[in-house]
Amino acid sequence: MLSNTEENYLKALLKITLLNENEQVGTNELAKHLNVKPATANDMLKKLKEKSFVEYEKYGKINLTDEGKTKAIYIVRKHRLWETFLYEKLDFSWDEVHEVAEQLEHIQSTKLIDKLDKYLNFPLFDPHGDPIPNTKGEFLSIYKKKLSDVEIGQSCKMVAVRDNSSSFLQYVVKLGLGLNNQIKVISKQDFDGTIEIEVEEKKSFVSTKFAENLFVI
Amino acid sequence: MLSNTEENYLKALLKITLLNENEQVGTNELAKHLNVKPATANDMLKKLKEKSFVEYEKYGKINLTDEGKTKAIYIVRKHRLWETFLYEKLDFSWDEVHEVAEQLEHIQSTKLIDKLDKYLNFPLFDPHGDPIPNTKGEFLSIYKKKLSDVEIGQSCKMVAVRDNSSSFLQYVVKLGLGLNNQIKVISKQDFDGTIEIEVEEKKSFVSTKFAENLFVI
DNA sequence: AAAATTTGTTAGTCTTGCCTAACTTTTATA
DNA sequence: TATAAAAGTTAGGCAAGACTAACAAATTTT
Ligand SMILES: [Mn+2]
Ligand SMILES: [Mn+2]
Ligand SMILES: [Mn+2]
Ligand SMILES: [Mn+2]
Repeated sequence: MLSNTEENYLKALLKITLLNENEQVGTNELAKHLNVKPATANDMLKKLKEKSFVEYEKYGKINLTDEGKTKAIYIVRKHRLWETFLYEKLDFSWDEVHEVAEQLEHIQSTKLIDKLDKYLNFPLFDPHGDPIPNTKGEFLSIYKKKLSDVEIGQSCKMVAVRDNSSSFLQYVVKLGLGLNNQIKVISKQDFDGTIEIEVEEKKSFVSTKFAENLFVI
Repeated sequence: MLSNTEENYLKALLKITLLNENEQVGTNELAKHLNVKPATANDMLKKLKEKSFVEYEKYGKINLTDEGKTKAIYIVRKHRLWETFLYEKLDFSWDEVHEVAEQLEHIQSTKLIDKLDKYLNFPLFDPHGDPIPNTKGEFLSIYKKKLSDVEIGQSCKMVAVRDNSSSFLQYVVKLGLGLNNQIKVISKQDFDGTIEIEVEEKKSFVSTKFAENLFVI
């Protein structure tokens, strides 16, 4: 049985791996994600290696083992199912669900998660557009194209958010944006890269940082 | 902010107090309830005293302070709301809910509990017939009359169970018993106190220990 | 009232998960 | 390629929550 802390390390490793694409995960980056010091992350890596959830040698590469990855995906499954529950059934807004799900994801009961999944009608995506792994750990592929990648004059559809923080999500709402919205890129400023977009007749300017956190197709 | 462990100690103190009626709570009894050694319970009592959740002096009486009691009741509220959710919405059986609720009761989010309460339509009792405290910490009084107190020839209604263990609850079901059932006491054996009862035309024999764990009115 | 038993307390130790400070290895830069 | 910077590691320490062993106080039994 894994502790909450161990689960959080595995989840962070998976997240960084998927986000970094090809890049290697480092002790410092892992520590930053978990709000701990590198020394602490290093201790835990040894422990997780000992339990064979990660592979790594001193000063070497860090990788989840198959077992570690399976555990991590299961935690993501629980997290996203709980987010969906909070959003769909309890009427939470999409910027409130993440924090509570961070706690709920550690509840240990396979039966609970299976029943929750069924109760929610086997959802494929959470309120942020992220795919929910099924019982086997399979999930639809993650989007890679960002709003910042869209050419001037082109239109796209918003399918997910990369940043899950309240501050970002509330800003998204304020701009009149939401999942499945059609977004047209009107122009980009040479000066600082600011992007002008149009959503449902309404035009706005957004920063490149903002545009890098919206996934589109 | 209280840790899960601290919350469990407060909850145990409340439970023992309510169960013992007038009796005083002791270190040993508290320890037994929490499956720890008396030395461990003693350490925690000092800590909870320091934080003014309990009153006590060395070798003296243990009592929850008002603050401690409020915290404890809130945990009970969360526990019973979750049990009700699992039973009503997720289709758990009444002998499965307790274990999972032991975990869920520690989730920290007032908003979550209020919304859950509303979602369940402000239930007054959990699946075991125990009263659910409201936001103010008020709850209907606990039943005191047990099946073992019922006279021969008298009838009563089962309103709650005292023991929440799977083994007990499954046995209750096996005997064809459930909340709100009418139970008639037919006879009691002089030899070992075994009680003969009748429920919906069906007669059965139950031990005194069993009868002490069924609350009736 | 003395002895025996039960109940409660203390001291010292362990593990987990975190920290700081100092050090080593790797990588980037001049 | 030598040096500086960044990344990673180790040693030692701390708090929480548990344990055992030894001891002290309170209660019960004789
Ligand atoms: Mn989330
Ligand atoms: Mn999400
Ligand atoms: Mn329960
Ligand atoms: Mn209950």
